Amino acid sequence: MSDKQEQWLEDLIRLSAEDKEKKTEKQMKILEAAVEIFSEKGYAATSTSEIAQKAGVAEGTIFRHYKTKKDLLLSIAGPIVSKLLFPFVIRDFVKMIDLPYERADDFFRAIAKDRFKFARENTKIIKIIIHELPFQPELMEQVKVLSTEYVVKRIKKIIIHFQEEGQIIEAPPWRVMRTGASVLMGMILTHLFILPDFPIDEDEEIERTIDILMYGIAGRKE
Amino acid sequence: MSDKQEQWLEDLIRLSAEDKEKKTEKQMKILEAAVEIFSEKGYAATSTSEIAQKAGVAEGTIFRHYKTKKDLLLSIAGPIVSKLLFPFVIRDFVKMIDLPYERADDFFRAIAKDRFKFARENTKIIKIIIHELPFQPELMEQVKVLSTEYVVKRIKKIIIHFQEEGQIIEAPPWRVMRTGASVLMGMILTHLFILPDFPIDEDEEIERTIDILMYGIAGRKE
Amino acid sequence: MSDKQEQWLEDLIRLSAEDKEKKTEKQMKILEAAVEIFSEKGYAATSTSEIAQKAGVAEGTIFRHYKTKKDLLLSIAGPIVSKLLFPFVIRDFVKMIDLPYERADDFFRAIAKDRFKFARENTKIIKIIIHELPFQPELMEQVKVLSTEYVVKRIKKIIIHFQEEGQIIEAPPWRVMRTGASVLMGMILTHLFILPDFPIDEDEEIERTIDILMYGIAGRKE
Amino acid sequence: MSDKQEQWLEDLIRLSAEDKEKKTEKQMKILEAAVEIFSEKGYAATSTSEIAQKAGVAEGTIFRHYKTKKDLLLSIAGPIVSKLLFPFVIRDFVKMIDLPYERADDFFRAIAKDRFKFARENTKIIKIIIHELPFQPELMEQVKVLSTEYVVKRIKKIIIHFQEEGQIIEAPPWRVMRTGASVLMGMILTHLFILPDFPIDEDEEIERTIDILMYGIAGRKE
DNA sequence: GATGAATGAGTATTCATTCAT
DNA sequence: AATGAATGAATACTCATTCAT
Repeated sequence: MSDKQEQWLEDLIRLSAEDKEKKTEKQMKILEAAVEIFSEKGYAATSTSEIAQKAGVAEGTIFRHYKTKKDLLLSIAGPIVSKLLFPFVIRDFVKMIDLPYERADDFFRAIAKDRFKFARENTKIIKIIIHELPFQPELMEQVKVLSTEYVVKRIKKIIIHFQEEGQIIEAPPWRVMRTGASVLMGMILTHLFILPDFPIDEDEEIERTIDILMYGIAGRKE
Repeated sequence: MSDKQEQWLEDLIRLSAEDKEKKTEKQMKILEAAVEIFSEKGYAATSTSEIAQKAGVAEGTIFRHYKTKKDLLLSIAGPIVSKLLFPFVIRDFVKMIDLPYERADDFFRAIAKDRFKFARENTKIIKIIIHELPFQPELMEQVKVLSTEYVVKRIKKIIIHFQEEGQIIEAPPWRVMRTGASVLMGMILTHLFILPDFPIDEDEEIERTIDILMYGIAGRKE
Repeated sequence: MSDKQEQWLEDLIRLSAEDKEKKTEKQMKILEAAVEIFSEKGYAATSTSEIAQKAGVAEGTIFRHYKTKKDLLLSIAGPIVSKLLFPFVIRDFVKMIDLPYERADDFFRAIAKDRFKFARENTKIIKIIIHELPFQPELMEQVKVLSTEYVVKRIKKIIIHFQEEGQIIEAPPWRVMRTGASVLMGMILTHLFILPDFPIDEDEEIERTIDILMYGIAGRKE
Repeated sequence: MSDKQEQWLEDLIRLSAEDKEKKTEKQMKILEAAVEIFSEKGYAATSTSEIAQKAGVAEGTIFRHYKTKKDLLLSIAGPIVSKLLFPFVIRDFVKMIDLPYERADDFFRAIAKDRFKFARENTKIIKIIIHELPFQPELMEQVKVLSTEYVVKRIKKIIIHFQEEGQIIEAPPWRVMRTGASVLMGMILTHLFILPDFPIDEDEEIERTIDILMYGIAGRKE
């Protein structure tokens, strides 16, 4: 790991720690109200006065804590974007990289479980991020940098590792990665956002989905 | 096919035909400008005066053709939503249902090609739809009705058909469908929206992706 | 009667004759629609497009016949203002002046009957006039000129005539006139506009009201 | 007086007291400007930007204090409508009811003086009310309720009282009331709105008009 | 004469943001 | 830190009027 990347990681860990501290009660109420309304109506269609009302504070109070409305959005979406892109909780991440799973399906299973849990705990903010990403260059940049410099590179290494071991087919790693991401995200988004009332056994669902990811819908020819 | 469904289909065909006629030059310019700006900044963040300016018409002219700003949005998104949910062009759809492909991968390949083409020709409007869907109940309803009453039912039948033939594993059809949709949509969205500059051979890409969908990233054990 | 006043009279007679002729079917429909909506919502709150819609004509058609919206108002209110201020129908007016009634109460009774009838036949337009008068200088001017130059002068003469005969008390004629007008207008406006559903025998009501006008609410001391 | 009516009265007294307090300087300026322009051009023909300009505030400031333009109108007209319908200032009203005047003309004289004074002090707002009444259902309702439930009932009692004493003729009380109201309002409106420049001695004018009301234009037959 | 598409100035109202208290 | 009155630019939408067909 280079020094620069190391710094990146340190910053993120610190940021995510700060995240929970140093917030007055009013500030918390503002954030909660904003998350609620942003996710319901979209950022642009939400007015600051509406947030103030729901948070039970004066209109001016919002701007004491966040210079602009966009500032408020970024201070909600920013930290989650960072956390979203780390498979496994940050502090445990290094371990995962250094001690890769022996079998490829274990790796994908671990990611699936962790990210499903994370998404379930942050549905509203994730909805906000999905919808605002293309219109907020700062967020977009953050996602691009984190993804390419960090996530993609590492996962690519892991995929290549499993390809060398013969556990994964010889295809361009990015196609394997894209397909894996599609299948897992498709599962998570479907059950959290599109059909939240469709009843599933989450562990069972992950198991079966990983199965299909590994061996396809045509199944193993034995 | 019941009479009621027949009517549905007829209406859609007529609607999609009208779509291109009966539009004055100014109206076309308004639509083009609206698509452009909506897709760039989002619906709520776009002002009607901006659309008027880009279209080269007076602001009042917009409201002569579309009663409200939302009306303008729906008259852009509505028709595309309808077309989006039909695998294959409407007029050919019946044929496809009545003469199913002999092999499952042919079926998925055909859908992938057709929808990739359609998405490539309507990138901007599709972007608009993705972002406005959760905030526009009318659109949402349209999608729900078309999906469940029409698309899902038919594809489920086809999947069951292939399962009976032993071409697809014995899993709940919805999971097969969800995974298929995830893989194909993941491919299309990635190459059109997320990495539009990443160079690929589209046909080759479809071929390889269908392969993974059928046999998984672990590959066929022969 | 001076030449100038004579001309005035002639003009008015001609105007009121034209009133009913030379109007196409569409023009009539426009006028009817305008009267209807002006009286319901007020002139300023009525839009020309609303009138066009109710009249069943194109928006442009209104402006072919009436240069501006105000023109339309004046061509409705103007003629009625003229007729409103003539006790008795114009053509019979001269007779009434030349052959005054023998008794004062006959004079007031005749006016009351005639104006009640006129008001009953033109309620909507009268409502329009009442409400627009202070905001339309042209109308106001018309009323002022007609009233002072024509109506007031003549009625004053008649009142003085009855005072000389001892039928009316020795008070300034304008106070007699004002009180007479108040009592009669109060009766007419009350039963046509304020309490239109209050049932009365119109002739009986006029009779009793003239009685009070002549002898007061304390009544005749015999 | 029933408890319910008592409450009514209390509310009105409180309302009319609040009326003058709790208003910032800007709010007062807005109200003054609105009264001025509404009375000059009519409610519908007045723009909020015009009011803001005349009041020397930003347009947004109007809407901080009054949710809509109609709100502004009602908060001007509402309180005056209430006060308008009370003969004599509210606090003295009870006295008047409990200690009726010995002579009928004293009663009408007292009302005439009090209402003339009130009208002279509120000419502009009264003009606004007269013109907006038929187009503002809320105001209309207020007038109807106050008039019928309160004013009319009480005055009717007083008239019947004087009829029993033989001071007023045996006619339906409503006709006596209507005529009295017509004569007094005719006097007030004429001298305040129609001929404001016509010079009169107000007390003398009231005296002579009450005379005519009591004994008619034919005068007392002694 | 009649139409209705087009206009652009104007409308009431909302908004993010500031600032004196 | 917190308030909320004040702002003025911006917003979606309306309107009376024009003009080519």
